[in-house]
Amino acid sequence: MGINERKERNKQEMRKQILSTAMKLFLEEGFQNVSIRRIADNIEYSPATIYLYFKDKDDILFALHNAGFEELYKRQQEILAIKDPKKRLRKHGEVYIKFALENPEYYNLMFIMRGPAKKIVESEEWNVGMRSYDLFKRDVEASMRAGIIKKSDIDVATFAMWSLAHGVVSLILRNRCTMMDPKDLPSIAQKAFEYIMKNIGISP
Amino acid sequence: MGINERKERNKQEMRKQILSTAMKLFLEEGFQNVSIRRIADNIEYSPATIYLYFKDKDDILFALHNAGFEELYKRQQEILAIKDPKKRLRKHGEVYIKFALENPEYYNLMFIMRGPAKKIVESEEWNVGMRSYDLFKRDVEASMRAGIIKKSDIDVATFAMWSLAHGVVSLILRNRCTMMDPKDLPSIAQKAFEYIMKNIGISP
Amino acid sequence: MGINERKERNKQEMRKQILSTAMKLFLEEGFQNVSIRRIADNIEYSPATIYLYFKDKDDILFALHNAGFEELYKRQQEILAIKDPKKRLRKHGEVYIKFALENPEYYNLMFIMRGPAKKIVESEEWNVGMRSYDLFKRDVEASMRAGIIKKSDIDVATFAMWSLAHGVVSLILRNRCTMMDPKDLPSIAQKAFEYIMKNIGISP
Amino acid sequence: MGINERKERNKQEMRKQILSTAMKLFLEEGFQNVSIRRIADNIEYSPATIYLYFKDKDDILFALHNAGFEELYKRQQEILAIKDPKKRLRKHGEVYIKFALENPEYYNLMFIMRGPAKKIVESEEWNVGMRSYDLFKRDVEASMRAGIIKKSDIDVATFAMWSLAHGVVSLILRNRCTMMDPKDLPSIAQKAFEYIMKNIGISP
DNA sequence: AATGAATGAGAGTTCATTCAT
DNA sequence: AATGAATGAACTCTCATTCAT
Repeated sequence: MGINERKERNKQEMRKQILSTAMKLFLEEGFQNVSIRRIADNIEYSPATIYLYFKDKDDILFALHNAGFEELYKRQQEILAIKDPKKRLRKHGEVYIKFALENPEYYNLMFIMRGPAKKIVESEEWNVGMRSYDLFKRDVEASMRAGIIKKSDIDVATFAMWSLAHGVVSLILRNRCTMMDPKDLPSIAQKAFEYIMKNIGISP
Repeated sequence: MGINERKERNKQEMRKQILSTAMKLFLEEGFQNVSIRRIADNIEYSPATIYLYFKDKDDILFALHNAGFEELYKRQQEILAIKDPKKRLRKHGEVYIKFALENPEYYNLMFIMRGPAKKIVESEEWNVGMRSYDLFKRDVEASMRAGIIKKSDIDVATFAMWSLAHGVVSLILRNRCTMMDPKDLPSIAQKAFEYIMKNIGISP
Repeated sequence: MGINERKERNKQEMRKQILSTAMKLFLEEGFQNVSIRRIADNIEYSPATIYLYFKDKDDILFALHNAGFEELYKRQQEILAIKDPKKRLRKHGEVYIKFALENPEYYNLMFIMRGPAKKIVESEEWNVGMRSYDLFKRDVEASMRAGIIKKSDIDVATFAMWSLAHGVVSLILRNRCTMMDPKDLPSIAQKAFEYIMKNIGISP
Repeated sequence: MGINERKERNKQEMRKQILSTAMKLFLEEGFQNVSIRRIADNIEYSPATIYLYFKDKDDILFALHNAGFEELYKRQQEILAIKDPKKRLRKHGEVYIKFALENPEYYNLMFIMRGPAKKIVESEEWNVGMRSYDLFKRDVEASMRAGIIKKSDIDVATFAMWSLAHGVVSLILRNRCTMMDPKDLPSIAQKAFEYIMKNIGISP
């Protein structure tokens, strides 16, 4: 038993090492330029070894995708401590935007990249994303019930606010904001979100 | 003269054929899987022939990119006929969202894809995108001056509304709305945009 | 007749233009990097046009090869004015080396490059090279008869001196003299030739 | 240990096989017509396999280049046994010429071909060529000090004799001696070298 | 006389993946 | 558990050349 446990632990550690290396390379060299070989070189194992821990390249992406959602969910936990519904909603946006700008490649995998969709829908693990979505949706609902934001279709309202946050960060991450000074972008992102929130009555 | 014209017309048709084939393949197989060879096979010419009409692969992307912005700008023209500032702003959103959902691969090239950045930023032709942005920004400014939306930094406000629309469509295009029924998506997209607009005072 | 003459003259001029452009490109970009297309672009004609004046690429090389030998032969003419057999021999070397260093691409074609051999041996036009060789050989023979250099097989002696000159320039042209300062090379070339000539009794 | 040794040996053998195949093809088809693919076809491996043993095409050329210099240096060793300076100098020529005529493609790579320059000059390994040059130069110097050949600039004298030998063999290798009977060429080469050596006082 | 259009052949290189050891 | 060796399939791009017009 002890032996098997140690083996399992080693296995998990190797998986983590592969994943973090892959992530590092994604960040450094852009997603398209990272090959299995490069990951292998980086951890000083052979490419074949990678396949002992992951079925194929997609499997790696999928795992990273999940790790990204874990991290986002973890960050969302601090929202739970906030009581005021207004503040809660605004904190959702702040956490989301911060997460995206600080983890651009996770964000890419989770919300921008084409590929994972298929694999994810097939598996039951999209749940991992749903947790975060539901958390937010429940707070939208609460705000509505409390009369803070106008009554309306909850899904529509939730989706609208998510879209706002996603739009802000994905335009930035994909360099479509050349009309603004790059160094101002994080601050502009938050301001743009705030601007809408304030205008729909979620004032600070 | 007639001969030259015909030749020129043929040349333009061939370019169009290449571009539309490229587009079709983008749609069917995703951007990364479209190679010069595949385009050539599809139009039943040799790969070398492609190079008679386009300098290289980037050149094809660049042409598609521009064609996309032409189309968007054309669609924006009908907004000019509207006098009421509120309606104008809402029409901006409607046109943008409709364009995106009806031309997902153009939209991908224009606002989601990584990379075109280099070629585009180098050339002065990013203007082609700026025309559309400026058109929108001017209307935001007008609404603000008219007291329809609260005074605030114009760039922030413009960016915020653009982000909203972009967020809505890009989440849909990238299949991140599995919590909703696919066939409702176009309507939900418009509703989500409307929801925010209404709440910030741009009522229908 | 006048018309045909003019046509013929035009044809010859076009050939010359093609050849000189080819040569210019050889010098600028190195032999291997010059394509028919590049030559055509440079004279602002289409690639197909080149083929109206030259059978194929080898034909161009062959013509340049001959032009090179014309130029060398022309330069050799000034040797004929010299009476003193010693001076004559030394002048041969001087003319040859100067020609090579001033026309590296001609020299390449004439004496270093692999290709032309076949085409040249087949045609009777290697004579064009033989004229120059014979001119030199006759002077070697004369020197031998005059007792200036030791009696010996004339072909061997001629070949030996030709080899010396060829060796000097071809090592320089092909950058194998990195142990010397590049700017000294022309002077070293002449000195090396002189050194041998002096030592075999052809003193200045 | 035994296993690793065997693997290492296999690896070296594969490298050798690739190199000798490349060399064979150079000889048969000329340098420009040898592609990675052709080499691969010839050894009945896939093109990709070549890249397991050599970084790129230049790397193959570079290895052959070095192998050539190794072989030349090895052959020069037998000169060291000779005491008489005159004989030594003449032996230098004999060894050099024999090496060239017996290994025309090595010689091509080492002393005629364009291009290797970049890779070679960059690396410190051009030394491999300098060893041979210095060996010869020291013997020229010795002869001069011994009064066997006239005092003069050592570099010039060394370069002159090297040029002579290089000229002799490169004219032959590049087929510029059509005025002579091909089967006499090796003997003529040695005679031409001898002819000069004798005349400058290095009599047999 | 000139060419636009086209192409087959081929270049060097990289990739994800497999499998015997 | 780890890997060295191997590969098929693909990639973008360039070339000399042909031929109907």
